[in-house]
Amino acid sequence: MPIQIPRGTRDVLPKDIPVWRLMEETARDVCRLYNYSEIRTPMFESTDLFQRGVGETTDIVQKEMYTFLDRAGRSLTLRPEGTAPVVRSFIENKMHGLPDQPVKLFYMGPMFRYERPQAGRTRQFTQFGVEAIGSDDPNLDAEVIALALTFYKRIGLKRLKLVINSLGDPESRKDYKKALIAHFQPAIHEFCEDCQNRLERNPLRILDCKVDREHVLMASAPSILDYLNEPSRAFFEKVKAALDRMGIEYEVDPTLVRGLDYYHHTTFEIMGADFGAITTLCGGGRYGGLVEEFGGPKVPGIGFGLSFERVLLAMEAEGIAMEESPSLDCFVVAIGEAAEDRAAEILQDLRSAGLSADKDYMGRKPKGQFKQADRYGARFVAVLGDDELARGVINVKNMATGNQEEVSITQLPDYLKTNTEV
RNA sequence: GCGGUUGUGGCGAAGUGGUUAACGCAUCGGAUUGUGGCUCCGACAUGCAUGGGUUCGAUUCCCAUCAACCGCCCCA
Repeated sequence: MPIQIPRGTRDVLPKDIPVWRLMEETARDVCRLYNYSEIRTPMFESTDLFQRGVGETTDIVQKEMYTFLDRAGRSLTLRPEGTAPVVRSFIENKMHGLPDQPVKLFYMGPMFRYERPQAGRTRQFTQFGVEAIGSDDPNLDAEVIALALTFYKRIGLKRLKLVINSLGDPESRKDYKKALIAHFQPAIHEFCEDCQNRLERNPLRILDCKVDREHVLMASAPSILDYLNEPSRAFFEKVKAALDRMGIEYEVDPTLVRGLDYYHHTTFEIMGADFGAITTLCGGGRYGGLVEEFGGPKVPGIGFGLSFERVLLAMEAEGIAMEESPSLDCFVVAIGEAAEDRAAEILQDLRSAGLSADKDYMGRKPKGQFKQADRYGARFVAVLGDDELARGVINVKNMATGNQEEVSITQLPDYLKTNTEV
């Protein structure tokens, strides 16, 4: 059995690189517009960081982490998400002391979760995310959401839906949890097994259940929005007002509960066009005690994470393709051994002059070399045989027009440069 | 972690318990001593995911493993 790529991972092959570059460049560019700076944190961190940061009861920590011991017996984990590492770095580098507040950061890179691969879900995936730490201004929530949407729009996606909700502050959330338990408790045996387990652990998740969607208690369940205390309610109103002012459409979904423990107040999700069971393109929200949890000052943050793999799926679903024209300035066709050697020399000269150039290395016949040149999208083919060699010239063919012209070998770079400029 | 489908050349895709494993695309060569995108001809799997088992004989039947795809859970 030959060695295979690990389960749930993918190679990004040369033909796919252009789209990846597009996504990376678009992300960087949008972040520049919104004044977010790039940060790069390690691919692995102390296991503790995620256990405490993401939350012990979350699925990520309970069953999805790539955890291993290093040679000194330290427990390390391949990062499953970007927020905790960024917060760790924020504290460790004392960014709360920087003059520029809030600290606006973005990151891009691989994340790892041990899951069963599926459409839109792999074990290694690539996230682009943003974290704005140090401010509880609701306009910042709107800015972060706008940034994500701008990214997608620039990529060309049109069928997007923004869903927002508020989980309120810890006090509101606690009250709501109590109310939910009281609501479902009497009839919990009528619900699916999962929901029975969720009752105590995370009753908010019951609202999300697809199995029991039709149960009468679902429709009559209390809404988080009715349990927000005054400050929480006011904050949510301000976020919505900010989105309204920006002309951003959204839907309020009181059942939008995100999977990570650190969220409070604003949570949001951006969904894309249908491309299978998974339609969430981006998830994010505001977090409270996270910085404090790791020994930092009591400052809030807001951010999101989105996956490039899902952008790719959404692009496909919307029929967005990248037209790509790989082109080579010049392909040198050499006929005969002496010409082969000379051709290699000519390539060096062309490349030194800033022209992309290549030749055949497979011993192809002239016809085969032309076919290769055509596949490469060569704009010019320069033919060198014994005859040309003897006279110090080379036959240059314009592949688009079919015109041919004899040029002295020494003048080839100049000739091509003037003719490839357009 | 659970369920369903699948696994034949670089790609797509037929096929059969019995020995030359269709075909299409791509590639290479030839028709056209040194000229691409069209056409015609030819070449190209000691091998049918891997490992076992049944059998006189298996790519074809059975089991296991691995992987892919789809879905559940959950998420990006």
